[in-house]
Formats: sequence, C-alpha cells, structure tokens
Amino acid sequence: MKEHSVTIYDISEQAGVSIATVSRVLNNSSNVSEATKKKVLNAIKDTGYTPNAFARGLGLNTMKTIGILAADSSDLYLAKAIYYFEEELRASGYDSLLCCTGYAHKDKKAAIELLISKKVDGIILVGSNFVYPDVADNKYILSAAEKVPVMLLNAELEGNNIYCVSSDDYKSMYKATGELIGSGFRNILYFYNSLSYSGALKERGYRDAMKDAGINVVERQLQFFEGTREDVHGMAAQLEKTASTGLKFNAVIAADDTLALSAVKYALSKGYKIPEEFSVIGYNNSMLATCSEPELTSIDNKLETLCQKLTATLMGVLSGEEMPKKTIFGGEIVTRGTTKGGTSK
Amino acid sequence: MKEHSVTIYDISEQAGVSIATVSRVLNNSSNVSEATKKKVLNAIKDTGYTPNAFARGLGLNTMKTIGILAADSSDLYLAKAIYYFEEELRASGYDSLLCCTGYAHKDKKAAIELLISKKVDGIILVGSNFVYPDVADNKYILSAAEKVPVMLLNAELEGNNIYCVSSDDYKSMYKATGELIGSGFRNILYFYNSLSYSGALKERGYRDAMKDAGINVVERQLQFFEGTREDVHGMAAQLEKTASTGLKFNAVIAADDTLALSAVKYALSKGYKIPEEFSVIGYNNSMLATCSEPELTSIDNKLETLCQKLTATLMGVLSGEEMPKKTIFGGEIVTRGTTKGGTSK
DNA sequence: TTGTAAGCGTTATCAG
DNA sequence: CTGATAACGCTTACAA
Repeated sequence: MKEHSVTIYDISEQAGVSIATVSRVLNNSSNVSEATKKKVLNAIKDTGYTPNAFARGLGLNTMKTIGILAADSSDLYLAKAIYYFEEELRASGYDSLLCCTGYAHKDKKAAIELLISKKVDGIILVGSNFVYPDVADNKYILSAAEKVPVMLLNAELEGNNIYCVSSDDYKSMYKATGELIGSGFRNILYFYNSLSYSGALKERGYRDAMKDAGINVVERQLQFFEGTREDVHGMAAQLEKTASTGLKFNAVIAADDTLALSAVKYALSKGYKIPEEFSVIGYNNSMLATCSEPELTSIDNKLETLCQKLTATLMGVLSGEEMPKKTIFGGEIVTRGTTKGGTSK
Repeated sequence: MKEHSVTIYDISEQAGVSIATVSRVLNNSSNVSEATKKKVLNAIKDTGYTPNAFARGLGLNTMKTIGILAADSSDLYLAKAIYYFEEELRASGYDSLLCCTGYAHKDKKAAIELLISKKVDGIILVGSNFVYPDVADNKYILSAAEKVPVMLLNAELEGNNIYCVSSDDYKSMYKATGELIGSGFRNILYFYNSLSYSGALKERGYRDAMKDAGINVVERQLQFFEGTREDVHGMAAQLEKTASTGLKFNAVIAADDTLALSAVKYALSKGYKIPEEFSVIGYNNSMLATCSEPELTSIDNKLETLCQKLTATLMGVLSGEEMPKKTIFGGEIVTRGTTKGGTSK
C-alpha cells in the first residue's frame, strides 16, 4: 500500500540530471536550457511525480496556508464570509485551514494557538465576537500577532501586526434608526444578541439616533437575546413576553436578520399590519431578508467587499508591503417590505 | 524579524539531554525517567518552544489534516455539514482544509488534486453534487481515492477506498409524496435544482409514489430550477410562469427548503390558503423551515448523525480498520404549517 | 533509560 | 547552465 512514492531523486535519475536542476524547473527559476527542461518535464509526466509538500514546507518555512477562525461556520453571515475568504485566498495561492471555535473565550484561544502551531502564514478572525470589551481578554490575539499577521473582520483592535477591516456599524445603525423615526415611529425596540465590540457600536448608533431625535429610551427597550442564533421561536417569544409586561413598541431594529425575522413573526401573530403599524429593520441583508414575508428591510454591510479588501491587505502584509491598519466601509440600507419606503413585495 | 526560532536542539541543550529524548517526551512515548522528563518540560516552558509542524510532517508523512470539499460553503445545508465535520475532526485530532469548488466539474477536479498535493490524510466530499450520472465524470474521484480515502456525504459511488454515508433520499421522498397524496392532493409539482445522483433518487421517489397511487405525471410537473441557490424570487417566478401556462397544481414537493419556501411565497401571492388549499413539503429541515410563514413541513435527513458517522468511518479507515463502504440512514418528515397534519404555528 | 545517526524530500548556496 | 552538498527540524531504529 505504501509504495515508495516518487521523489525528486527518481526524476533526476530518469532525466539524467541532478536534483538541483529538477528543483529549478519545478520552480521554473533561473536559467535552465530548454533541452534539459524538456527532459525533466517528460520524466515528471511519465512518473506522475508531485513534489512533497511537507519537505517543501520545511525548506521554505511555509505551506501557503491561512487559518480562518469563525465561531460558527454555519452562521449565515459567517458562512458567507468564509466562502468569500476561501475564494479570494485560493486565487492568491493560499489554502484555508478552517477552525470553528464556538463562542467561548477559552476555545478561541486554544484554536488560535493550534493554528499557530500548524504554522499558518496568517490568521483571519471572522466576526466581531473575537474582540472583547475587556482589554485583558484580547491578549490572546496580541500573542498570535507576534507570530503571524492577524486580520480582523468587523472588529477593531489596536496592536502590532493586527489589521482591521470593517463596516461602519455605528453609522449604519444610526441611519437605520433615523429612518424608522422619520417614518413616524417612536417606540422602537432594539433587539440584539451579541456583546461584542461591534455589537456595542450598533447599540450606540441606536441610542444616539434616539437621543438626537429627542426620544427617551428606557433600558427595557434594549432586548438582549441569549438563546441560540437560529432559535426564531425563542426570539419571537421574548418579544411577546416583553410586550406582555407592558412595554409598548411598534418597531424593531435588530442587530441581525434572524432577530428581525422573529420580530416580523411576532408582529404578524399580533395581527399588526406591516409596515404601516409595525416596522422592522434587520442587519446583514442576508438570504433571510428575501425569505421573510413580508421581506425584510435590512442593512447591507458589503460583506464581499470587506472580504476582498481584507484578503488583499493580508496579501500585502505577507509580501512585506506597508498596509493600512484599519479600513472602514460604509453600510447601506436595502429597503423592502418591512419599512414604509419599501414595496410590499 | 526572522529570529531563529527555537528548535528541538535548543531544548536538548538547555535540558542537557539528546534530541531523541526531547522527541520522546514530546510524543510522551516509550520510557523516559520522570527526572529527565521534568527537565525537558521545563526547558520547553522556559523557551516557549513549539515543534515545527513541517518537519514533523516530513518525518511522519502526515500533518493530520483532512480536506473538505464543498461546492459552496455558504449554502445553508453544506455549511451545517462543514460545521459538524470540522467539529468532529478536531475532536479526533485532525484539522480541516476547506475548499469551495463551485459546481463546475473542472474546478472540482482541480480542487481535489490540489488537496492531494497538499498531502491531506483524507478527503470529504460534502454534498451529492460531486457524483455525476455519467461514470466517466467520476474518474477524478477514483483517482483521488488511489492516494487517500475519499468519503462521500449524501452520494454514492462504488470504488476502492471510497466510503459513502447518506440518507435514504428515495424513501424519504416517496414517503413525503405519499403524505401529500394521503391528504387528498393529486396535482403535486416536484420542484428541484440538482441533477446529482441523489437528486435523481429523490425524483424517482416522487415518481414512484405518484405511480403507486395511480396518479399520472406529466413532465411539466417536474420543474427544474436553474438559477442560483438563494434566488427565492426567481424560484417563485418560475412557479408563477408554470401556472400561467395552464398547468394546475395545488401542492409542491421540493428538493430543498429554499425551493419550498419559494412555493409558499407563490401560494401566498395567489391567495391560496395554506395548507388546506395548497400544501408544501421541503427538504433538509433547515433553518428556513422555521423562518417561513407558515413554517415548512420538511424532511429531516439527520445531517449531524450522518456527519458523525462519516467522520467515525474515516477515522476507522485511517487507523487501518475494516469499515463499511456504504452507510444509509433513514429520513424523517417534520410536520409543520405547510401540510395538513401540522399545527398552524 | 538514554544517545547516535540515518533518513524524510525539498530548497539554496556554492563551485565549476 | 549544471552539479554537489549543506541545511530545514523532527522521528526512529539501533546501540549503549
């Protein structure tokens, strides 16, 4: 079964040249005469030889691999990001080592260390949940950055060898909340499920927009959902419960499309007319936005652009160029059926 | 920048032992006295030494990595599968090299070859779309299997070193169609978007159930959707167009939840009462099932179980055990609001 | 229980 | 333009 696989020595023998020459044509480097090149190429073809990646890795000290860390690769948004990254990276000649870490700090730390030990050339942290409000909790990222460049998608962290690409969540949320207010809604509930840095920005966007409009916000108007990311029923139930305790709200701005969709379900169950009596804005402009009925108005944060930019930045860093430590794109509200500007479709 | 990183030699020196001994404690192998072990461990801790994965790979001829191939890692179903695989594999001490191939044969072939050249220990093909009806088109899988074990999720292919784990799509579809028929529907449309082997099985399940119930099926009743996997609008539009050409149908059985959801949208737009006047059954029991309004009755094919079993089988194969070439689990209909048995919720 | 030394398959540095 | 040969850092017989 373990037939001694064909090595560079076999080729050198077959072609009647030295292994150095074989290596040269392999990396089509420096000067090799067309004649010998052809001989070597033929030998390679004959034997079906492929270079041993480990040996090459040892010599070059890289296997052209980027570690991608995501809490949950099946999360709609993260999955899309991973998809874009993998695509971009491969186009740049890099492979993707994927690690799903879950949301526990301990596991994130373990995963990042594992990746480092596997000698990846760089690390991409997908999603805001890797950066914690408490500085000490981010030390594991700083440590990793001592070894390889660390890229953050939708998160911000100051540090050597750390690069951030994100969309302006604060501004997007501010604008979206303003849109709702402009449509005449005042009792707007903020529905969220992440305590990350980016989550905090979104919340501040909401708060500031309300304040700037002269609307007072009570704390119960900010509803934190603790359940799993896909538990639409649980989310709707929480809104139901909130309403039953006497809090009045006729609009919901959500930090995520799933939460927004649950708000639509809630409103429908109450018999409210959407968007006239009850409006909803989601976040991420994911597939769920068009799956909802009525369809969700949602904030598009240009994920593909972010991923492309991040990958390009990483490639730049890896080739020794000076790259921006922080890149921020603007978001955009995509208006659909759950807000007044939208079509009913 | 490129400080000569600490190697096994540094440790051996610090601890005053040979590199062989260091290697031994590293792999906590054979007999090492507690005393020397402690010395080595201390040296390791002091220096922050980590073994060079490439060198180890060269020596052991493995880096404990499994290649995962999926057409689209952001597809709801595939993303979930990837998540489960990554989790299971890591628990078994393996990393996951992810490759998204798209649906083109050429790219799948290229990706699988790339993975082989990176010396992965095994390959998992996620999703039925890797196996083609035409035997010749599957040669690229057979070739890969000459090098490393190839695992197929939800697909079947006979071959040496190839192992299949799947759910019984034929039977599930047969049952689901029967359910619709049992509820009194006769004009049942089959809506699908994949021509894979598994896709063919589903179709046969539908056809046989109809035939066994004595219901004639015209070809237009099988609607193939060619657009992208997330284009709910396009899907609904196709149903609309089909209806407008005069084909009558008051139930849809779909090969995928997204297709099913579009059927719900279509029915709603027509003003049909669901499930009384119009019923729908989806496939995969994905998150979309509960996102839909009303919620989708859908076929659960036990994805997590499949992934666990597949990983366990792979681990068995890698450790030289004899493993079943084919493992098949049964599916299950999860009844919700789009069929009569279900609650309206 | 521990050390010596021979690989593992490349790349890269010198000479020629 | 080409060929020896020394790394690269680890594992693993084989000796001691």
